[in-house]
Amino acid sequence: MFRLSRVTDYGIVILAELARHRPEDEPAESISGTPSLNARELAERADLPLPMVSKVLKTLTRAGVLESQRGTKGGYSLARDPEELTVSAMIAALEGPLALTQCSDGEAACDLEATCSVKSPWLIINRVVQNSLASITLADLTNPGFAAQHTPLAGLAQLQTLADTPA
Amino acid sequence: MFRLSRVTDYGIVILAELARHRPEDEPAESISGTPSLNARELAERADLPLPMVSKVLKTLTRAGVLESQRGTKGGYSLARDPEELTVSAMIAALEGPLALTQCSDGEAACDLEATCSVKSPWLIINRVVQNSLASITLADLTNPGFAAQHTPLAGLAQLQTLADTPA
DNA sequence: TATTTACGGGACTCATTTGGTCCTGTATCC
DNA sequence: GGATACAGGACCAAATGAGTCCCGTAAATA
Repeated sequence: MFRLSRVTDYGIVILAELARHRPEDEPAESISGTPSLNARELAERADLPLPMVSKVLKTLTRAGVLESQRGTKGGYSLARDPEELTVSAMIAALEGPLALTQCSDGEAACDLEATCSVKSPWLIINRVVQNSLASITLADLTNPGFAAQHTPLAGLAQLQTLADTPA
Repeated sequence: MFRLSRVTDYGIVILAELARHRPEDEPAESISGTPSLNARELAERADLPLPMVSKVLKTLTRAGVLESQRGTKGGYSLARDPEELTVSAMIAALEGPLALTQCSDGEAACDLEATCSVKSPWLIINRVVQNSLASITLADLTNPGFAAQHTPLAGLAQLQTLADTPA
């Protein structure tokens, strides 16, 4: 169906690792002071090559998803609570602001725009997908019970919600 | 965000063209006898290069989305009513049975499976997206009124939420 | 039946993207 | 000041994508 780049795939795994490392009962105010893991530790935990992990971590930090600390005791930590980080945001941070099709990314660069009759539908599709992914958070991904809540038909109910949502 | 291949993009345009060409009041029983368009005509209407259109048409035919007729009066026609063809099915026909990530396509080919802790969440995400796209049909894409129910700009705003938020 | 039209199924090329590594610089801690 | 670890690129090989072209076969028509 769709394909996410491998970098994104790694990114999710790494973020899940960071979320798991974060103690459940940690006070919310200590976000900036949360215990961090460095690139090497994360690479080991995720069993991924260090250079690649490092690259992904840099990307996530630049996007504001992670906070970094340099120096001897440096490392990375989540910039906010896992409950507040959506899958949509994670993917956007890792893949950049690409859209489903070229013509739906805001830039009117498509030279077929005049004759293209399916432009706005693509925008709709894009939004539907976007909203689906925005409804799942990092906390959900690391919650073993989450899968049980989702039946194959869950997406439809979600779509109904979307249709009712004013923009 | 995600990216669909260009072939898929073209495919949707072409399918929309075929749906539009189909008379609204055509009796349902005449599916096999619906007026068909050949590759050249479709290329002209969509303003796309003929070889590319031809390639896409072949793919769609092989997938069972289109029916083809050879010979002098040959061409392509929809294999079923636009109301019955979902966006999900169109994309699947054009892109093949790929999934969001390698590990979610059913094949247990991922050698990290043992240590990968986010496998099942990816399956959920995949399913949610899938269901979203399964709820939109080709008929919706060619229905001008459908777009009015959805606002074009919502997706982009959402996409930038994270990036704009200071960490 | 010969000819023309149009689909079927490929192979093939070229440009772009991706996955992955590596190197140099800078901040931090001890 | 030395060790550690992030920041930001450059760089390269492999894979993928977009697009074209060719030859074979089926159908209609004169």
